[in-house]
Order: sequence, then structure tokens, then C-alpha cells
Amino acid sequence: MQARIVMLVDLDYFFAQCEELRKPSIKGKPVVVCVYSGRTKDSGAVSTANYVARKYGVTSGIPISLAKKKLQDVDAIFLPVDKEFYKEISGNIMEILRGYADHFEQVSVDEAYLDVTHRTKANYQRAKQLAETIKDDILTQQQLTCSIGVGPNKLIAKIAADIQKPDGLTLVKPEQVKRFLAPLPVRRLVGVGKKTEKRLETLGVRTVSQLASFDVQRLIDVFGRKLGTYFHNASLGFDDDPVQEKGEPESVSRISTLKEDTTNLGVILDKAYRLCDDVHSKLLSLELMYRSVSVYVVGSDLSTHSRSKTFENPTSSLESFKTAVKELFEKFLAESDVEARRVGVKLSSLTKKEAKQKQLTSFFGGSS
DNA sequence: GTATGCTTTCGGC
DNA sequence: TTACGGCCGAAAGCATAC
Repeated sequence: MQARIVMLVDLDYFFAQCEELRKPSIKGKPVVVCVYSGRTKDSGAVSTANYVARKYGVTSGIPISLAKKKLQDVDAIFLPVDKEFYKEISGNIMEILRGYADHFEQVSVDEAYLDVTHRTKANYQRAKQLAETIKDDILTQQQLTCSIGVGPNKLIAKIAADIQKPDGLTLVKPEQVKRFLAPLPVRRLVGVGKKTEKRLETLGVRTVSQLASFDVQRLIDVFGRKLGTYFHNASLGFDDDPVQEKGEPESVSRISTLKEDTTNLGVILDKAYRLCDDVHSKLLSLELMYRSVSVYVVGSDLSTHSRSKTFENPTSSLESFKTAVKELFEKFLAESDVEARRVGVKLSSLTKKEAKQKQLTSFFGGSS
């Protein structure tokens, strides 16, 4: 593949920044955006907090009550998440970003990759100017800040964007890649999770530079050809994954907290079937069919569990969905004594609802 | 023996 | 003192296919 220039644009503390936008008077105060579960007044978790709140140790995922404790003597703002509002703002920004890219890929509500090779003539000076223009434009049009990483591929752009934030801009030119990556822990590479980190550590590999000098054949022996080759390439900063528009989602799910912990199938199904209706209507609006059904349980001890089943053929039936959900929860309750705190349902192995199935049916079904 | 697919769990945002 | 969401895709661990 020819030399590319890829950017990752990451909107800073996105949900909290959206709230500052809606109500500028809260700027400068700690802003904590929360998902309230509705169980008790303050049950729930922190989704995002602005940097003022982060100074007090309030970060994503901590319990709301803990966040309140950390901010007890401070004039802090606690707000419930308003996803629709954030999506609307995200949509505006993604539209702006798309206009600056040869190829565009939105990866989440607040992140997108831009391949800008052509319009910068593969020149980093121009790429830096373009990134500054993008930051200005987002600030002018939406009054939001972002952090941008620029590099020869998605792997480098992503890691670069994390170097300076909020309101950061980090360029890593091809000739800088090696020194940029060398000191990083292997954990920073996409594809290296906790287990893989451990396995690499037993091989004496902790940093990317150690990975880079590790024998490829041994990596392949340990991790298999696909993964071994990938690790080797990543350690050298090679990544040919193209920037391209995401197709359809791979799964559609909903999860919700119960009023009280329970092992009662009826109570669980009452909640789960309503989640099924939501997920199914989402499925139809996307014109997709599913082949796999999963259920989740988060136990009273916050342990997570799931069960799933995969059908022979894709379908879009709500009845089959609910029947499968019932079977899966029955199965789960029969083989576990976990009390359910939260329950969820998921459809996956999604495919476009189209002529393909019909062709198969008419081919095999003949006269019908 | 490796690749692929399915199931379950993990972790980032 | 404890405290605890919702969603997604990645990771991990098997089972089975090639």
C-alpha cells in the first residue's frame, strides 16, 4: 500500500462537553454525566466527567455515590445522560469531518478516522495545517474541542491522539514511528488484551520495542499465523487496515437494571420481553435479520454472565427472538444460582434483509 | 496443525 | 464504609472444519 496520512479525531470528554455547550454557565465547574439506574436516588454509574471533575478523581465508570463523595465540598453539576442530544451534535460534527476526508470512518459517537492522503499530497506539513483547520472549524461551528492524532496509519493515529488531550494535536511522521512506539507497553496495541499481555510477558516482552525484536517465527508458533504476524507488523508500526465507512452494526442489544435482585423467571422475562421489543424494532428499522440471540445477566455481586444460541438461518421474527430469550434465561437459571441485578438481550450475526434468502428458498424449495 | 466459527467474558467510552 | 450503566466490539477459549 502507498504511503498514507491518517487522522484520528477524538472529541474531548464528549458527553460532558455537550452539556457545557447546552448550558455554558456550568463551564469551569465539575460536570459529571451519569446513568441513573432508578433503583435508589443515587444508584448508577458515571458515564463521563469533564476535566475539572477528573482532578477530583471522578472518572468514567465509578459509582455515582462515590463521585458525590469525592465532590462533596465542591459546587459540582450532576446530570443524567441525554444520548439523543449527544447523537445530534455528533451527527453535525461527523458531517463536518467527512468533508475533510478522502475516506472517512466513524468508529463511535465521538471518534472518527480520516484518510487525508490525497488532499494533503501525503505531506505532513499540510496535514498539520488541515488538522488545525478541522479543530478551528469544529470550535467555530459547534463550540467543541477535540484531540487529533496524525500518522501513517490507523494504529499510529489512534495512539498519537492519546498523547495530548484535551484540545491536543500530535503528529507522528513515518520516520518517527519507531522511536514513538518503542517505549510503549504492548498493551497499547489493539489486539493485546490482559491475557495476551501476560503471555507476552512470560516471553520477556513488555514493550513494543521488545516485541519488535522478538523472532517472528516464535510469535507465530505461540499465537498462530494470523495473530503472530499481526503482532509483528504492529510492533513495527505497520497497519494496512483501510479507512472505510462502517457497514451495518454487528449486534444490537439492550440491557436494563431490575427494580430488585431476583431469580424469578417471570420477573426477568417481563423486563426482558420489553427489551426484546426495543431491540427488534431497531432491527427492523435497520432492515436487518439476525442469526444469534444472547441474554445477559449481571448478578447481585456484579458478576457478568451470558448465554446465547445461533440459528441455522437468518430470521427477523420477534416470536423466535422471545422464545429463544425464554429458553436461554431458563437454561441460565437452571444451571446457576446467581441473583439477577441487570438483564439484557442481544441480536447478532446480522445480515441485510434481502433477496439472497429468497433465492435459496426458491432454489431448494422448488415448487413452493 | 492451523483456520474458522461459536460462546462467554472483558474493557473502553 | 460501601457505593456500580448501557452499549459496543475485542479478546479469549474452545469445538469443529479444513
